[in-house]
Amino acid sequence: MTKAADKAYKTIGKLILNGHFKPGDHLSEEDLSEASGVSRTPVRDALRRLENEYFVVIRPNHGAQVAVWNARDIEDLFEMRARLEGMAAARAAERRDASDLQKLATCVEKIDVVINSDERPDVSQFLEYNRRFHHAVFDAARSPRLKAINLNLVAPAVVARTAEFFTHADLIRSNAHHRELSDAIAAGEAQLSETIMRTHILAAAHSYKKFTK
Amino acid sequence: MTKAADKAYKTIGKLILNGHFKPGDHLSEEDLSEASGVSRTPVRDALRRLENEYFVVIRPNHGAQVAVWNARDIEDLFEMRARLEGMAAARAAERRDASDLQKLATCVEKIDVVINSDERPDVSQFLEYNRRFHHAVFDAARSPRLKAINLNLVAPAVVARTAEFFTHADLIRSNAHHRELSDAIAAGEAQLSETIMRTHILAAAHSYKKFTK
DNA sequence: TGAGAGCTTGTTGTATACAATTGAATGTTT
DNA sequence: AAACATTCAATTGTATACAACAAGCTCTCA
Repeated sequence: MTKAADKAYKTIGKLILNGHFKPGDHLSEEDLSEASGVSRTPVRDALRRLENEYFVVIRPNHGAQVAVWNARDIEDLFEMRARLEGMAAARAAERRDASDLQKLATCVEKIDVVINSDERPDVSQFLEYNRRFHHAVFDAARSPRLKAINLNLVAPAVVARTAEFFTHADLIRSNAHHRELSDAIAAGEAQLSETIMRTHILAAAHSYKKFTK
Repeated sequence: MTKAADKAYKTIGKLILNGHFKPGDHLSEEDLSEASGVSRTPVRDALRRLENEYFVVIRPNHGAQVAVWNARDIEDLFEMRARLEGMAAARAAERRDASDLQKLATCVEKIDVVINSDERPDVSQFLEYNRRFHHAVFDAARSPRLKAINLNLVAPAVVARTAEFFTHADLIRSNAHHRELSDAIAAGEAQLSETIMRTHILAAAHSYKKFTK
């Protein structure tokens, strides 16, 4: 996806994330075109991509609207992630090489620095290295399909914001999971790696639920 | 997706399935436009959709090419299906209503008729009722996200053709799984339902591997 | 008054023309 | 001859104009 379509994609994503468009809102192609400064063609491209990431829902001849998430949808989403990322962790333990292990270890270290640097750590930095860690697991799993499908699950707003609700203790626990997982993958322990990843995802789900209800 | 885009989608899908385009082949938008009798705009729409279903791969500024599947990709695909459809079966056991159970039972009966009608049963009919059965499980699971993601996994050619390699014994066993699963879902047994579904998918994977190597 | 046909308006879907990009072929320079 | 720059053709990406469609409104007629 190139310039214009990418621009539209980012603009629309921001407008949804910052609350300008709320769940259920109708998204007019012309409005989005004006807002992002490109024509309707790349806007339509961006909307299709957002549909795949479950940000929006498209009905033929009725356009797009911001996806509505209920508690059950979110719970299912975390469970799907737990299963697929668990599988990725198991595969990673079987297929990883030295360079993969290096990347995992680096992310763990970086997150440690971010967490310990301050009482209120920089969440955006945590999110960035957290993202890299999970990407590294998928890369080590050597399964393009698995990776592609999971990136779509991780993208949605609700999940992307999870870490903002993390307490300091949650952040520390989260990186403890990362370290455990990194070690298990290095040791080639597929089953263990899968279980740790499952714990990691479901713990995040727990934090999320605690905060939103 | 409406008229023209749908036409392009079906045309391209057929050209890939019947072998006119082989894995790795480049798909020119103009050629596809001519072949399907619509303009490039809906062709591009169709290609994006096919990308989500892992039929084709799109590189920015380089267009689309037919996806290449190696043995590992296919194995991973079956494992992903086993996990997600297993989850769907568990959810279905918890959330189904009488109408869901009715649909499941009907599919099982219909497949029985197809299998027992002849020594060489009509595979297309088997596939159709098999498809309906699996859809019914997803409907009973009440999770739009889970359903959407799995339909994309089931769509790819490699999987769609699995049943063509089934022996008569495989077909009988397959529907025995369906009946077991239908009963387990009716009984509200989530764990059991999940395990049966997992067995069902991995048995299909086994038949596929046996035939292709 | 109420139901329904037909217009009106706004939106999405499609076609086509044009711009931008890529990769290879060609030519130039050392 | 090899390496690099440049041009050129082919293809994709974007803009825009037009067609098709859906929903709401008005007007007509029972």
